[in-house]
Amino acid sequence: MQLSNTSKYAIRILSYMAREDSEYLYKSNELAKTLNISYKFLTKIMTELVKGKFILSIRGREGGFRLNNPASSITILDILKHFQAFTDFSTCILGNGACNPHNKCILHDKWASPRKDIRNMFATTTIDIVNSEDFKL
Amino acid sequence: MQLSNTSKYAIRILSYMAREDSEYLYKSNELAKTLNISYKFLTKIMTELVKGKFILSIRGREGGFRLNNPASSITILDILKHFQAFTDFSTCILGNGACNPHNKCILHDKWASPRKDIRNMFATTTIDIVNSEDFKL
DNA sequence: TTTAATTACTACTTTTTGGTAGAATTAAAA
DNA sequence: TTTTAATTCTACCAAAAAGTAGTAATTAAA
Repeated sequence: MQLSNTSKYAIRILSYMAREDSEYLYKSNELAKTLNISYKFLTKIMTELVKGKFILSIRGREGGFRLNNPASSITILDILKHFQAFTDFSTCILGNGACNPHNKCILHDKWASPRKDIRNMFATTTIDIVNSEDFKL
Repeated sequence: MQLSNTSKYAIRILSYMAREDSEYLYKSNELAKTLNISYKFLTKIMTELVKGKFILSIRGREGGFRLNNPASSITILDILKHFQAFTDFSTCILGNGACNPHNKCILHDKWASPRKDIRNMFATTTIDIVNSEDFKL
């Protein structure tokens, strides 16, 4: 009942990158230090974020990364989906084949409402939330 | 954002065992077949369930397993906790150290309410739910 | 007392996730 | 044109989770 490290890091990285204006180029080195993520693992995730079109990269000296879209348009759900961290709606929480109202696992009905709420929360929270209040990195 | 296979199996096994009256002894063989879980993996989980006092075992010929307590007293949360599938309340969803109102991750406030609802759902759902309606195994 | 049916134990293999190492590539600056 | 600071790629290593194999221990029935 928790997110993978990769998803967690991705959320923290992207929301941190929502702080500066869109011109600023974040370096892997800076990100790794301030977010306290191993440099090597971070660069792996950065590459994945580039492939997922969340960020764009400028290679070479003076290069770096910046968001590819306005922070207010990137939801937590977008990120989780990319890292397959939020299973789609046909798969139920007990994961015993697809659930439907006529053939449901014992938690099917109980899980429906919380699931909807979580999804909704993830879908309406964007990474620029960092600019509205004080958060730890 | 999902449960481990082991937790899922444990929930399915225990709720299946809530069907028959308390005298009946379930054999690993029967459980593995009806629940479609590999026999070897199932017996591993059964051993764990015995250690966790969820079930008791009768060894030897004509042996088997039965619930150790009334099905109506065993909650899904009990099971998840035993398999460490529900992290405790001090750890936040981004898992970046302990969160508190003065030092919180960006999802701290957003996650609070859904988390409470899920926990509540797990805490109030007992494995005898299978006896109130038709569910798949 | 032997046999068959059952759980329990120990150890291994496989798969997934998390993480690391090192070299290749790029492009600005010197 | 060389150096330097950055991303990218390929490959590996480690830890945890999932799953398998074989055998020992137990007990009732034959």
